[in-house]
Amino acid sequence: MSLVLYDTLQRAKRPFEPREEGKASLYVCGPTVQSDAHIGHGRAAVVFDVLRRYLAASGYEVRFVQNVTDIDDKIIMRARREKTEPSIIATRYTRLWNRSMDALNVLAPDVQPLATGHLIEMQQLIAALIDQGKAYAADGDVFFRVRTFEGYGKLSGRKVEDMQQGEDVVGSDHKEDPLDFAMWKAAKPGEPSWPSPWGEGRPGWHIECSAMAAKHLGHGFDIHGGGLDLVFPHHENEIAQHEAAHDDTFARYWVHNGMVRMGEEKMSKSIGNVVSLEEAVDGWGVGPLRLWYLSAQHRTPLTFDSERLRDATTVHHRFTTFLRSARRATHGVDPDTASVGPHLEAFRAAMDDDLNAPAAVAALHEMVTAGNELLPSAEAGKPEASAAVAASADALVHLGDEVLGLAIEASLEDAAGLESQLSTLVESLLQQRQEARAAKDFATSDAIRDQLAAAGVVVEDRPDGPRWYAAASTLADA
RNA sequence: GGCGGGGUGGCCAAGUGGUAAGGCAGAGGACUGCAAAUCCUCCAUCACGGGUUCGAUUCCCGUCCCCGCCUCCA
Repeated sequence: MSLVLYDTLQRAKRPFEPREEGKASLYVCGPTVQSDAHIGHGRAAVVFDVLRRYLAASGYEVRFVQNVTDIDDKIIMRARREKTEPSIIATRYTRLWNRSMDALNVLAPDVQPLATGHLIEMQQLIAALIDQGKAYAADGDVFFRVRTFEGYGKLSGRKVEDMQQGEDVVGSDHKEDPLDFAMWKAAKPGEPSWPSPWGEGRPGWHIECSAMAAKHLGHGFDIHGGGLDLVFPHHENEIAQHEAAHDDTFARYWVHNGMVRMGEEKMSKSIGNVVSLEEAVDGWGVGPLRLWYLSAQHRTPLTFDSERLRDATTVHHRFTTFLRSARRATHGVDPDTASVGPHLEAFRAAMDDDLNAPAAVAALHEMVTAGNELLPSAEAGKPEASAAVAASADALVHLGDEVLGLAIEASLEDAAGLESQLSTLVESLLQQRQEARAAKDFATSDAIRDQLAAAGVVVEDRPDGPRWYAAASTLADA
């Protein structure tokens, strides 16, 4: 069994067969750095981060490229509003983006190309298209001649004949055909511009991805990703530009993630119904947030709902709690890997099936339930149970953290730092509490437990004595 | 209008031509001084109407409803 991906281009699930044995190349459309990221961006980031991690875990050598669109109308507009330079805006939000990705536990791309760093590549591609008669310059703009590209519409499933209304007002007077789109835009006064054979100007949006993907991953790279809302026109145009110029395949698989919705409508900057990513990470924590993202298959819409985020928090807590207990109970125990085989298999089968994350998480749940069942025996020192529990803990970290990026172990480690600081104090309070309990002075013992709880320390009475740990909420405040 | 994706228990969400994973919530039970954590049990006939079939939630047709794209958008 191996990975099958739903390919938007062919409208079907297809076995993943990379261009080059053992290697996987991915290009995912990155942000236009004009404002801070919202949780819709976060979803896309997590979806492709998980794809990337899963490919790596499956043995592929992964090369992951994600661009940054650092020149664009909206950046210019924003700069104007703030009376500053577009590049200042772009730099600010690029940093913010990277910080958010980091906080989201999204692995950094191997290459993060900037549009403004690839003017030459873009101009070469445009020039090639003009040479072939597939593009034309008009008054400093350059347009792609859509009707010259036979495959136009193949990704989004549209027919050129059905697309008459696609005219955008700006620049349409120079177009031969309303369907044509701009690859190069003539400079307007006060806008950033670069020299080109067609005059001072700046690149259109679609051209950067065609040029940068081909440059950093080569022709016919494996997977092109992005949000479903980019299928048309952005990705359609990327394909047109590359394939018209080179007459070969641009990307082998097209993977798109579904939108995050706010109530019954899409979350989007233009609608203004956004929840910022930074806020979400701060408020819910990475693990729960990613668990929420992964609670729906990546192509279906996902509705923002704080109740569902709370569910995800509960789930994350369950995983964390199990890992904590399992680790305590199985220090130095040799894991019995075979015992978790069926769970690993279920997880893999789910992920192989077009990254079925909800089913994969379900496999984790089943593994944790089985582990919890064995926990008492493991705590009693039974070798078989211990080995199985140790294996479950390892698998949870491998699948949950390394593949899904749930930061289960990390939350334990964060807690450990705080716990070591609090240790002396808590231990002494617990000793008092034990004395009170021994004397059946439960009022005192409960008061101590409540105090500790108020300070973020959770106490559990076990047959072998009390245990305590720092609660996740304490960490968020710390 | 065109193209695409959906409607599964209180909520979220997988899935399959042969009577429906997992989670959250809820109920009951075990454990506990009480909790916490954990475990066990219970909790759906899959929008509606036809059709195909021995048998459909799963295939086909129709109806209703929702969403996305068709303009910037992850």
